[in-house]
Amino acid sequence: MRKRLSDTVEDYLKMIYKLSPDTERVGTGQIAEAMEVSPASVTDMIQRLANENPPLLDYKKHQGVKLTNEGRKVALEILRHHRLLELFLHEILGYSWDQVHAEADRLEHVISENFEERVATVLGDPQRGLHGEPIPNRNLEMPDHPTSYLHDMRPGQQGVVHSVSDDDPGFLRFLKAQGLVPGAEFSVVDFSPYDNNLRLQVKGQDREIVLGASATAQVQVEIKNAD
Amino acid sequence: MRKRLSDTVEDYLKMIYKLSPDTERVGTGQIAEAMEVSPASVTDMIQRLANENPPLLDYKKHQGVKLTNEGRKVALEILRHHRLLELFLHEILGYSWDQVHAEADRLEHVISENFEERVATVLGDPQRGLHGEPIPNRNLEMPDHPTSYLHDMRPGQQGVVHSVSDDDPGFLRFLKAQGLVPGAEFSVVDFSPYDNNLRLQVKGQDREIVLGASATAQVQVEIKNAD
DNA sequence: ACAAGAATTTAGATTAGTCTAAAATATGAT
DNA sequence: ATCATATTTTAGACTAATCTAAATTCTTGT
Repeated sequence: MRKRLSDTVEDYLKMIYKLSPDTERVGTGQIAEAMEVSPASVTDMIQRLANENPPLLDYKKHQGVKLTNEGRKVALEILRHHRLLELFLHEILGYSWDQVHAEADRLEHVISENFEERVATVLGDPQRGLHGEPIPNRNLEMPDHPTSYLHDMRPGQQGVVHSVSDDDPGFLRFLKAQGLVPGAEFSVVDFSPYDNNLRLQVKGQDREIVLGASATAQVQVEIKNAD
Repeated sequence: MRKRLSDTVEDYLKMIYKLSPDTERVGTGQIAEAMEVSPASVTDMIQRLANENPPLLDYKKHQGVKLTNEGRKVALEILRHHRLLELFLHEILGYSWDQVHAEADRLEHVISENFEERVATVLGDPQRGLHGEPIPNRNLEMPDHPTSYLHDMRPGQQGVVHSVSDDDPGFLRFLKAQGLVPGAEFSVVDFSPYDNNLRLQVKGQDREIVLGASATAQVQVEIKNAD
C-alpha cells in the first residue's frame, strides 16, 4: 500500500494530468501559473515527486515533467473522486451545478475508497460528471470521450456540447443561462478572426449567442460529421 | 470572519472540549496522552492558541488550559460536523455504526457551512447522533443530556443507555452484540469491587452480561429514579 | 520545610510547503 | 554564431507541527 500523499501533492498531480493527460512534457512555468505558486516552488515539488519511490513524475532538467503510470493513477483517482462528488452533492444534497466544484475540491482528498465506492453505487456507476466530464471507472480507465474544443470550430459546423470547465461559478451560471449545457446541440453561424468570437445558434433557443475565446476554450464538443 | 484554522488546531480544541466541556482546567500531560503527542508539542500548541486573536484558550503556566468562548465555539462546530456526518454516512451511504467514526474524523474539518446545513436538513435536524451523543444545534447550543456513566452505577439501580464512545470499531461491535445500544434499558445486578466489573441484566436479553471498567467508563446513561 | 519525584516548559532540530532573489541554462533573432 | 531574453534552477529563509533532551517549577510525604 502506498504512503499517504498530501493534499498538495495530489493537487499537483491532478493539475499536471489536466495540462497533459498523456505523454507530453509540461513546463515548470506552466504548472506554476496553473497552481498559482512561484516557479521555484514547482521546481522543488516536481523534483521531490520524481524522487519518490516509485517515481510519480518523469523529470528532465529544463525540459519539464510527465506523469509516470504511478503518478497518472493518483491523478485519475482524485479526478474520479472529484467528479463523483460533484454529482453526489448535486443529486443527494441539492447543490446547484455552479456550487459543487469548491466543495468537491476539498472533499476529494479526504474520502476513503469505501466512501468512493458507496457513492458510485448510490449514483449507479455514472460515466459522466455533472458538467459532462468523463469519470474514470473503478479501474481508473478513462471512458472514450471527444477531445475537440468549441474554440476550434468554424461557421457551418454543427456539434453537441460534451463538457464544460467546472471551476468558475460565474461562468457556469452564464453557460446555463445561454442554454449551453452538456447535450445541447448547436451550429456555428459566424466567426470573427479579430477577437476569435464565435456566434452560435443553439437548438431550441430563439436568439443567437456570441462567445469570446476565453469562453469557447472551456467548452469541449463533439463535432457532427457533415452528411 | 475568522481565519481558517488547521485540522490540527481543530482537533486540539475538540479534544480539550471532550476532556472538559466547561470551565475546569485541563493539564498538558492529559492532552498529550489523549492526542498521542509529546507534552512538549502540547505546550507549544496551547501557547499558540492562547496567543491567537481572539484567544482560543485561557492558559496559565503550569496550571493547564480551559476553552474560551471562542475556542468552545470552534470545538462545538467540529463536534456538530462529526455527529451529523456519522448519521449521514449511516443513513444515506449505508455505513455500519462502527465504520462511521474514522471517515467522519477526516470529513469534519473539510465540509462547508453549506454542506453542514444541507446534511442537517436532509436528516431532519437531529438532536442525537448515531451513538446517542447530543448534537449541538445550529446556534451551537448543546441540548440537555444526562452526564452519568454506567461505571458509577451500583446493584439495584436501573438505567437507559444514552450514548457510547464512537471511536473504537471493535468496542462498538461488542456493544451491539451485547444489545447495549442507546435506548437499551437495563438494571445492575452485581458489582465486583476488586476489578470494578458490573453485571447487567439488559431488558429483552435472556443472559446477563459482565462489563469491565474500561467498557463501563465509555457508556453514558440516564439513571432511572427509584419510585 | 524541604527534598524527591512528577509535570511542564524551553531549547534546538526536523519535515513539508512555500517564498524572493540570484545564478544558470536554453531559445531564438539577426 | 552569438547575444539578449525567457525560463528554470539553486540558495537561503519562513511557518506549522512535530520530536528529544535538558531545564525548570510544582507537589507531596515525612
